[in-house]
Amino acid sequence: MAYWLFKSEPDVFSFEMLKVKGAAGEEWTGVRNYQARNNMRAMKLGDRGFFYHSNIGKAVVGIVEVSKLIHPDSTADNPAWECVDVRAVADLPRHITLDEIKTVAELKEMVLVKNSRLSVQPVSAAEWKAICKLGGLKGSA
DNA sequence: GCCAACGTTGGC
DNA sequence: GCCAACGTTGGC
Repeated sequence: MAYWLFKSEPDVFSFEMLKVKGAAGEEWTGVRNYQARNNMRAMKLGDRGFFYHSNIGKAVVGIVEVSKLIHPDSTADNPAWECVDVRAVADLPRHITLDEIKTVAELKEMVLVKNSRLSVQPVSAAEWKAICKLGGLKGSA
């Protein structure tokens, strides 16, 4: 299983809003960047991801799961733009802020730190485990 | 609100 | 195909 990180401004679309959608999940619309889209193309059903709040909070706040494979983004007029669906799986009992991530040796190479502008990013298994542990989740959610 | 980093666009 | 100009993102 692969791990990912989805970034969103919480005043536009927050983890709380995704939780309201329940098991059905929601389209991850609005990605207009090829690298981010290609990451979504590589996703498999059941892959896990972190939900990161940018700008406000600047923290990993929850765990999501890919609930639908890549398909056309219903909000795009250009068919080149595609997205997956995700659903909320769990809250992080303790939110892990960008500030904290920067202080942890094994997280300093995260794409989140190296290329903060990429909105859908890969996360390594080691990074996944480290953040789950710091966030107070048993195992890897 | 500023600015650095990055991606995209368009002229050549 | 290069590169300057521009727009956007996101941390600070």
